[in-house]
Amino acid sequence: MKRKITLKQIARELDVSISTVSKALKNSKEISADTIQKVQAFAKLYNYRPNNIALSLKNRKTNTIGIIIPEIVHHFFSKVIRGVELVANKRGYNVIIGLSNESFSKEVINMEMLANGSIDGFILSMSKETLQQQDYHHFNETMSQGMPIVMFDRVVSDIKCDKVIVDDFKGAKNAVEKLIANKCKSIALITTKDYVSVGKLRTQGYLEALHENRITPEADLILKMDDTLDYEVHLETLEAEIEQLFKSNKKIDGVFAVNELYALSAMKVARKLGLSVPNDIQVIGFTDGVLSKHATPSLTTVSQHAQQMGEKAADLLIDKIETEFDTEEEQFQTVVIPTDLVERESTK
Amino acid sequence: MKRKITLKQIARELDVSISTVSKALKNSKEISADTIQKVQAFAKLYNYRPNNIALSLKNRKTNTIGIIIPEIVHHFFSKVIRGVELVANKRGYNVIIGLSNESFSKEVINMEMLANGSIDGFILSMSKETLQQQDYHHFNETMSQGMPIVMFDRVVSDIKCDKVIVDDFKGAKNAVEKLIANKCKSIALITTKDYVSVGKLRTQGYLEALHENRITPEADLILKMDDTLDYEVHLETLEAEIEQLFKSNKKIDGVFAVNELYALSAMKVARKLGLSVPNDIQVIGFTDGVLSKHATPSLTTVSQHAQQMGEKAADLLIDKIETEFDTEEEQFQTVVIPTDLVERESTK
DNA sequence: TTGTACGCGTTATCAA
DNA sequence: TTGATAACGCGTACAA
Repeated sequence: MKRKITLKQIARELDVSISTVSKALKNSKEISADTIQKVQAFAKLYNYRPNNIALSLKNRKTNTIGIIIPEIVHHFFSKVIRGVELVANKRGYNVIIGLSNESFSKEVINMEMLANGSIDGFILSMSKETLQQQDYHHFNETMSQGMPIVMFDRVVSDIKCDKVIVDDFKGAKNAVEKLIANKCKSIALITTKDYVSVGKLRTQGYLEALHENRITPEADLILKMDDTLDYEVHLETLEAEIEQLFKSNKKIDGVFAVNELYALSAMKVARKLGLSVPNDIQVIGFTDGVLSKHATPSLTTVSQHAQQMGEKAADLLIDKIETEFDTEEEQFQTVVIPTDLVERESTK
Repeated sequence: MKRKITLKQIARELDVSISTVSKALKNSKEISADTIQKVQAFAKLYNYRPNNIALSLKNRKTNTIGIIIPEIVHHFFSKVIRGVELVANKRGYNVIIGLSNESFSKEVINMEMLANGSIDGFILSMSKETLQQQDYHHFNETMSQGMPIVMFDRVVSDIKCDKVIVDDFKGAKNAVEKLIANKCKSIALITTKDYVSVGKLRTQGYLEALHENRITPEADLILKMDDTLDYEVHLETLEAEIEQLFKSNKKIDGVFAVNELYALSAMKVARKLGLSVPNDIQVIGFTDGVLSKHATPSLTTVSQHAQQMGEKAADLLIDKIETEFDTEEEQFQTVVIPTDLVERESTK
């Protein structure tokens, strides 16, 4: 086992100074062709590579970005990561991940851990708990220390930073308009409680679409799930509630769900009740993941372009990291990624 | 914007030396209670935290582990990551990810990038290309530099390191035995080409189960897909081939597929041909992901316990990192995670 | 053309 | 009880 070789060792072996080695490796014209040749040959032989940590310390720059997400076993978030990683690598950065597991305290701990020199900036999506508690001190503290943050998907306007979001409102509105255009007269909404910003916006999009088409929204047709529960429990409750919804509103002929799972559950319950999708009920979900694509019938969804969000977030962050800090007032931008309606078999 | 505060700044402010500050913060009994109190108050006020990079340089230890996987938008791999992250965080480590995107060269580049001081060890699953080319020099070089590696899932015996795998052979055998016990007489296999070790082992498990039950394997019933193709193309080809398989072998009453997608496609084609699952054909897949759970009918699968694999891999790696290096011969272990057959609606 | 000295932030050792 | 110094590995301004 040969330890990684350092400049110092090369210098000692070749009986020159460390700085000579350093310069020779950079083809500095201060150094004689002879020495350069000798040093480079030796370095190549021993496969010399500069130590990243030493460089980071010296340059006060790690070339690493941190990404904090609530959950990784989730098609949307893993696609975002892929996008981040793609751009980051292309631009010479590594990506370090932290999972908050939807917990406020884990989010804080993870951020503090990484903020102490490990990374140059954050890309993050807030945990549900943070959204509920509305405690954003850790974000503000991090930024006040000069560490840039780019938020995506789950954002709040209280925090001043770059953001990448999808147009949840418009995406939802388009989806519901599609159902209306497809002759749905009684459209149910399956959504989350309002503290998750995206759920709220999608709900508003639903309402707006109804409003513009002069359809009076009915409280009976709106199902707001509490998604802080344990997954399994949630799923069971969900199906029971949807069944209840369908049974007590037999006229329902369209469903808009704010995520994939809710949409799938709606289709499952419909099937159980002997209703055909899309003939009796048409269904549209949000978030274009694997489930939608491979469901039976395959699910029409609002695609969020998760990878593109990740790419954009990474570009924004790295731009900010690499931009010279003019003391002038900082400008933050919010990039809105357009959604697409991916039509499949669950709508006509 | 206040930059992160350092020992040096605290020392200057309080008019003491850097080392006094350092010791005071550690409650060293060399320092007077008075000074300790003063320093700690000041440090707390300015929220002092030691710089990780400086510590890494000093200790020649980063407390970070690197994970290299072929793809992150994949339920299995993201679950492994979750497991790794869970254990790593618990034991005081960060996780940095690298995606090979199934490419040999990206795998090499990513590893070199991280091996230069950024991390203390690797957890990785090989890219398909690496498996095909059988070029493992980057793994061996990394290890010869004293950087430990733990491989999971896609491994080869040529490389001497710790490994975490599932018993692909036995998992497959159990699955096929289940089909046989369920009275299937003609069981098809949908698998990948042999260079991916897991595909090969699962195929062997299938053959062994047949053998032990005195069923003669038929080449006609075995479909080997080339999974190096583009995803969309692959999917189309896959379904076409399965359809062909079913049409030319009407007696098929059971299918074992080496992954979720193949199994799902089999069910889809069966439905298209008017065959009922599980009444006409029973289907079992490998890899227990979201698709299996939410498919219609839900899919019986061999569960790999991906998260557990990640946890185990992380424990193995950190153990190795933290163990004092007795010069004695190194011992490597291969941990086999048992599989479970998760029975759902696609079998009787 | 080469070498010395310094600094990045920290800790450990030894001197005062 | 406190402080100076060296070291981790690197790059660079400056001196030789």
